[in-house]
Amino acid sequence: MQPENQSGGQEKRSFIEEARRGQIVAATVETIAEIGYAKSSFVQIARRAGISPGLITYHFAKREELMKQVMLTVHDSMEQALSSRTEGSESYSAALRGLIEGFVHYCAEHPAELIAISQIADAARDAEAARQWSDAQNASTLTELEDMFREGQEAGEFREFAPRVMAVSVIAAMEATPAELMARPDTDVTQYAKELADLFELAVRRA
Amino acid sequence: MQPENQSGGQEKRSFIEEARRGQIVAATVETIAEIGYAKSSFVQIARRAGISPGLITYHFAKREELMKQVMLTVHDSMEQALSSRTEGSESYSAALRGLIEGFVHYCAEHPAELIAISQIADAARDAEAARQWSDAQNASTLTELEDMFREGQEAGEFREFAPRVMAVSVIAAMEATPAELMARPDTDVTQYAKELADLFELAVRRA
Amino acid sequence: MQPENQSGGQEKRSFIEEARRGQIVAATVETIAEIGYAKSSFVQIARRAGISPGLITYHFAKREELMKQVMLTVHDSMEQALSSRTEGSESYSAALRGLIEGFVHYCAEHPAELIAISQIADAARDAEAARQWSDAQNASTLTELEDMFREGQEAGEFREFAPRVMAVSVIAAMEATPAELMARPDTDVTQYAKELADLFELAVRRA
Amino acid sequence: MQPENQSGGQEKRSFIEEARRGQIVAATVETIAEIGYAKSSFVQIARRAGISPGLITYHFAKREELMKQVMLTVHDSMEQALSSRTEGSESYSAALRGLIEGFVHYCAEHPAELIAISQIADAARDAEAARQWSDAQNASTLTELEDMFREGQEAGEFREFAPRVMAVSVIAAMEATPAELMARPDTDVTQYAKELADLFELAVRRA
DNA sequence: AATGAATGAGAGTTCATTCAT
DNA sequence: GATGAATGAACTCTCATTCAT
Repeated sequence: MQPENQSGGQEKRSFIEEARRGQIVAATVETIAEIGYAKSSFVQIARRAGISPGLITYHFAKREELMKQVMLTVHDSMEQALSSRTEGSESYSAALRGLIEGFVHYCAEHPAELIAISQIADAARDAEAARQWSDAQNASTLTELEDMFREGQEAGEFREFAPRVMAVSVIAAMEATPAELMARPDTDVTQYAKELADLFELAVRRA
Repeated sequence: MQPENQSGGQEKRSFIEEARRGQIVAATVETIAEIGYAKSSFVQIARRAGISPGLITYHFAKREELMKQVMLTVHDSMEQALSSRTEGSESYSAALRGLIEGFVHYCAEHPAELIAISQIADAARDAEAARQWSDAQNASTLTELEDMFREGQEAGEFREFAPRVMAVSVIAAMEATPAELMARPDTDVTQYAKELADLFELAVRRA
Repeated sequence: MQPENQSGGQEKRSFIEEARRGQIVAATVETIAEIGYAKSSFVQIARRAGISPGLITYHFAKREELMKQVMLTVHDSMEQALSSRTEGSESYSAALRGLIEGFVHYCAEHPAELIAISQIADAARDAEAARQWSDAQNASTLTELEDMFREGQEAGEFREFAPRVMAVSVIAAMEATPAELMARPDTDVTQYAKELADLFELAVRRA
Repeated sequence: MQPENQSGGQEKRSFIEEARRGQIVAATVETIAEIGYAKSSFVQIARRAGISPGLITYHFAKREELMKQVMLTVHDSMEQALSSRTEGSESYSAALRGLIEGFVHYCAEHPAELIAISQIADAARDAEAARQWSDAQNASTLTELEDMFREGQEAGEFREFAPRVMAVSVIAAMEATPAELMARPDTDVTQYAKELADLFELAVRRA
């Protein structure tokens, strides 16, 4: 009897089970960051977690389930880190800057996580279930940002522009950060964050 | 006597062989765009090309060879399309706009190609040989753009900013276009292109 | 967590795994002896072992690994059988006779093993890794025999002859035995052994 | 319409066809000697012959046919070379010495041929048709040698020994020569030939 | 709750052989 | 006679998943 999510909702999980799932997710992040998604077989992940491959399937009915959980976990962690930066901003501009700078710093602090979700997202373009979730996640982030831009325009703080295009571009630019930091490890992160925030501040502000 | 696989470089290929190679490359683009890189096995690609899987290996010694050829072909086609837009620009601003708008229009006209090379590039993170080529390609594009920004600054046309950060962001924003156009097929492409160009024009111009 | 495939050497193997490996090695010997090396695909070997082909790769990371293990196993078994015949010989002549007769009797008792390693050794002429091992094995046997001849000469027991030529010929004549016994199953093995030993005794003895 | 051997006998072959067959056989010998039997695909052989792979099948209905022809050709050439050495011998001893020394010198002069037929013979242990032929060839050589020994015994020139064992051993020792000469290219061939002949002279002569 | 041996489907690749030209 | 593009069967190897323990 597998303790898996069944259609209709999620039943409670025991403490030990939650712990195992967390351990497996962590090992997955580590493994993908180290050897890449394509080589990250269950055998490899299990080795890093110090467990047997069968146990992964025991806790995650399908490979997709595991990958989805990785993305969920990282996204949660990131959102938590970002909320402190964006909450209580005095202006839309300040919120945007908080978001961008927060994201960049999060990238610098959690490179493995970012690499992992980026590779999973790339690979998930085929796995239907994972893709749907990933797309939905993306869509909601996009929409939130779009709304923020619209509000900023209505508040007269931002110039007139297509909020959607801006949102897509901001997210794209942010998501390019991990790869850039990896390619150039000597990058001054704070400076990078400031430059990126400056860029979009100039792009949105009312002239 | 396999047509691929010879040391020393590329000797002449017969007309019929060139045609087959082209057909296979086209089928590969089509297949990846439709079902994703991970599912695009030789069987799938061959089916779409109406040939036997063995024929792909006959014309491309290794899978990597095929994928590299796909990237090369698409890059060539894109560069050709873009050069007409950027050449002869009166200002750095105009060149940037030309590049961005050209790219967006190319995306709209060749969505499958863009999706394919993006997925191949993502997947190539493991395959050493392919990765090196992909990285080099990317690096050269980045550097060119960076240089353009630096020149624009020296010419007094652009404000002071980190050329590298700007280059990374411009490319990221452009590369986000195909997915966006696919997700929202009703998008007004010309408008999208103009908005994106506006965005970066404001971001780089001397206030 | 595949049992093969770990860097650093050979860690402990479970009992069940050792058993399976032994079973697979035995099936390989049987298969090669029966249908020949070239036709001995994993499918054939697995059928004889009553397992699935995938299980072979599970226990032996590469085909070469399996073949190397077969050679190692047979060589060990043979050396054990021969050592009892050659140890404690009173003279070099007696040692030579012990070696030759021991080998011939071993051939008669383990025809399949001999055929198998001979075919593997022949086929390994291409596979670099296997070849090196096989060559080294061969070279050491040759050298040992050569040394024995030299010592026998220095002791005044053997006539003057080129030890190397003699060693090569003895080994060649011995290795021809399995095929001969297979071709003529009615051969009187003891007689064959004695004749072969006589042959080389006359060839080496001081007139 | 393939000009192939059909059951019932061999019809005449045109001059050009014979030439092609000879060229293909030569290229096969060359290829096997250079890259080994296992890697000697038709593509490789055809490349060396400067023809297309299809042409090989055109002249030799099956791969086996080609290999059989290679063995036949080399055996013929060898027999011709040896007959001059053995014919007209004054004694059985002299004939034996002539055979052995002739063989060794032939090995030194035609290394590629010897390597090729040795590898083909090894590999042919499975291919039924080739095996049968190879075995038959071997058997006839063996029997001839055996008969020679028996006659020598009847003539009172040789001691009493099992002619079959001696024949097997002589052939085995001779066939070990090419590998030894390849492994040690500096070997003095004439000396090697003399040593080998001495060895068997002592083994057969009446004490 | 956990193991790890075992399976089976599918991957890329090789190659003798066929056949339209 | 000759080509070389094309096929199809066979190969080794990978791996998520299953299941007896």
